[in-house]
Amino acid sequence: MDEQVYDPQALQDKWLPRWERLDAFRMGEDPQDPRPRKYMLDMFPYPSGDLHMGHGEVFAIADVIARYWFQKGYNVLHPIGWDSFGLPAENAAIKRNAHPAEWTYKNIETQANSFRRYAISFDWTRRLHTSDPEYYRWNQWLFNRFFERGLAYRRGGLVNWCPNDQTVLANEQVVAGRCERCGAEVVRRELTQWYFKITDYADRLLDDMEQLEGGWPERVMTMQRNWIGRSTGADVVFEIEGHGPVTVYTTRPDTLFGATFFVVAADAPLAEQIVAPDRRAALDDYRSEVAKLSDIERLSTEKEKTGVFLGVHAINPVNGERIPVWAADYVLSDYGHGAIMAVPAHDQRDLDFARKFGLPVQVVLHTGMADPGETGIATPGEGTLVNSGPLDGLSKAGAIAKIIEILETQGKGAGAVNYRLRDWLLSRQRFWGTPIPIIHCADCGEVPVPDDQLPVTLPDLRGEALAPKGVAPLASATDWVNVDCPKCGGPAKRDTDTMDTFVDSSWYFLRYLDPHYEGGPFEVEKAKQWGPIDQYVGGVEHAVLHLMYSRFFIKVLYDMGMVTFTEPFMRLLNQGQVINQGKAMSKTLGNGVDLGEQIDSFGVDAVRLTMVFAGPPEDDIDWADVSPAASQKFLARALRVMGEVSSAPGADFETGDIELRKVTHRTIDEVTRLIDTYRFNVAIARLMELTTAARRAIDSGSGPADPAVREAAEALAVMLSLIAPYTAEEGWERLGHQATVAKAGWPQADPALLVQESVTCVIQVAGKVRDRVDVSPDISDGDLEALALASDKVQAYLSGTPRKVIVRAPKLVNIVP
RNA sequence: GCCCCCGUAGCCCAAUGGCAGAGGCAAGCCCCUUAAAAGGGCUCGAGUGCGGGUUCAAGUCCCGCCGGGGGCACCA
Repeated sequence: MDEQVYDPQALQDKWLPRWERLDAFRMGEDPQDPRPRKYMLDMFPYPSGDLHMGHGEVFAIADVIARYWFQKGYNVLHPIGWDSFGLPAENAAIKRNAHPAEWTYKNIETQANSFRRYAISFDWTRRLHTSDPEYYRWNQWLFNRFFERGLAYRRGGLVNWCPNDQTVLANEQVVAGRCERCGAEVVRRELTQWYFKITDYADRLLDDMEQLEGGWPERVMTMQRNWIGRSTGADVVFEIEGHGPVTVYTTRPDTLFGATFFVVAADAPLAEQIVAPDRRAALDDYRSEVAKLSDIERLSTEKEKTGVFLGVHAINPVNGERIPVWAADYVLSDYGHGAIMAVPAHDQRDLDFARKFGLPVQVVLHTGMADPGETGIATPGEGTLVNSGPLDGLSKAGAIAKIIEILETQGKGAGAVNYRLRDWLLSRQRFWGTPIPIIHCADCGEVPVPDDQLPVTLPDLRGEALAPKGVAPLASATDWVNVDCPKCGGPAKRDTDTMDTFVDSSWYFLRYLDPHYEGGPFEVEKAKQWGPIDQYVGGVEHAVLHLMYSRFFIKVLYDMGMVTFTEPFMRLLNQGQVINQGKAMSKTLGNGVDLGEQIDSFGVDAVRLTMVFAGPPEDDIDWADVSPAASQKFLARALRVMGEVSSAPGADFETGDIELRKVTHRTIDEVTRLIDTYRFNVAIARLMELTTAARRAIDSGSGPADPAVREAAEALAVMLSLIAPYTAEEGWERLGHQATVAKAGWPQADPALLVQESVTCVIQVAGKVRDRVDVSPDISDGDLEALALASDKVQAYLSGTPRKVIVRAPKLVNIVP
């Protein structure tokens, strides 16, 4: 190899095959292995074509941490796999009249090759693909366990339907009324679907977040808290005349005396049950009107309140007042009890409705604000209860406690908790996913496929057979669908839905421990050793999707006794996006940057370095603001320094130039701290300085034969190996060492070389710098103060005795005249 | 509308309440070279979005604005 020019392609061609032979990143399997374990997990990719710039960033960042752990001597698990079920494969298959597996596995190979070239420190022996029957078999096994525990169930109800993808979606997959995948407007449909009972775990999902404090970004936890949306209040029973008791949920039972009307969700069955005969036509009209609205229109806060009087009245349980019952779409049928008591004085939504339809406003809480009936502004805050019988004079909190007590003794209500979180709708009417292992039998009902008959593999459908026709594609595979009931042996049919692919990703990190294990989804003993994950790295787009589902799965597995921890990911790092010219890369904008092309132009190391050096890992990287060419220059410079060292390996560093040695050890010390705190960009800046210092020593200092230069270059090689493995490996070889630098061991800073024999102390008068003196780092406050006051430059600004002297030895003295 | 984060040289970014600049890009200059490229070196540059406050001392803490980004938004 030509040592004069930096040729990244040649470095890659040289080292990649050697590394493959060394296989340095295998997890240690020996349970007696004394090394402490570390588990690094990158969010596994979906195989849509080749790796893109976003992958380039996230894997580069995670690899710095993983390689750091390897250098520090941990037993590291850093696996890779593919989230390979999903719609794009299916759509591609329809278009090309092919099988989704062809497209999927071809892309996986492409990405795997790119990962190898990108030099990520994976243990390739743990590779898995969720679309392999040996993987999804365990989705089905887990489904059976959930089913046994009553955590998987089937029910009818209004669901979100994506007309473009022709499937239902979970609540989490609907963003502002649109399909999270394709952006199509979601419509509501009445369908019978499978659900996971995640709501049973709402409290634990919320309360266990305590364990993640400090380890997860605050905003992700906020999003999850909002999503779960726990609220406390009371259930209150109103009697509806001519119908019977109806319960409502309220967070403000203290305002019960201010309820002036009652609203049921227009789409709730209750509305048609209670409507007066002469109002039925009006309700039907209103309901069809509401049904026409999209979610986006319905949820708009700009929209005026609508509703219809149902011709019946409800009786307020505490004062016997008759209040009219309305139906409206601002009340949701699937939250609380689908009906509310309306207190317009203290709730803006109710007030808007009251003003629209001329309903009375009754103030029951003095807040010091103007009358809501006059201003149209509800007063939801604190205050003193009025017009409320036994509650009068109480505070809001006092009244809430008191009214709950009253309701409970009268049997008219009780304290209650509600959640925004809904159960996880998991069935999908598409092909390329895990078949739900249920057989429907006319006599036995829903019968799980026995574990020993798993996996239920997908039938061989391709091309046109996969095209959406409003029913699940699996329904057309009649040979597959028609089976004998496992219970009674009679004729029965398989469930034709497949599972949401978020099921696949909810537990994949446990499968990595032994991806071919046949005794269960994972080996319980290994999960005990390796879980939970020490560091998870991935995009923030999964804040309430994958991350919530995984947390739920782990809690269920914990209850099953299969894992010993209740949270899967102890630390979470959300890397930023790679953008270009201030905007997300997109085909329509034509501002896309291709990772492969960047690598071809600048080399793997320069691209990785650029990703990590651009800024803090959470920040977006604007590719227009960074310079992979400059990264390449630095790497070339570093490699030249390493190549110019002329002392022999093993040279005694102690005999080297002390000043350079101090720089080296200070750098080691700082870089260690910076990597520990994930400030990689700053760490790289320190490595650049070390490189410059070594360069100077070679050119105009102690020369290339000085052992201190070797010490600096060797430290540089090891530290640089986290970011630029090819360059570091080549430099390591030129320094006379055997591969691989990745396992050379993290350098140790010698504390003796970190102490300074003098530091510059700043002397301020009234906060302005007036003098500097070189002092010993362990000078006493008293000595330093005396020294400062003795300065002529300082004295020039003083007249008489200073009022105050602040001494911060050894760095600063501030004299207040 | 509510909540959170961020505003430091032309640009990207550093700075446990203690000298505003570590590093990089760009710009300019010098050395090396027959020349260019590559390489080596030097220089330039902001008083920290605006206005108050706390403090001996504020980029850092507090309050109010302005600008940018994100989250939530009929969940009773």
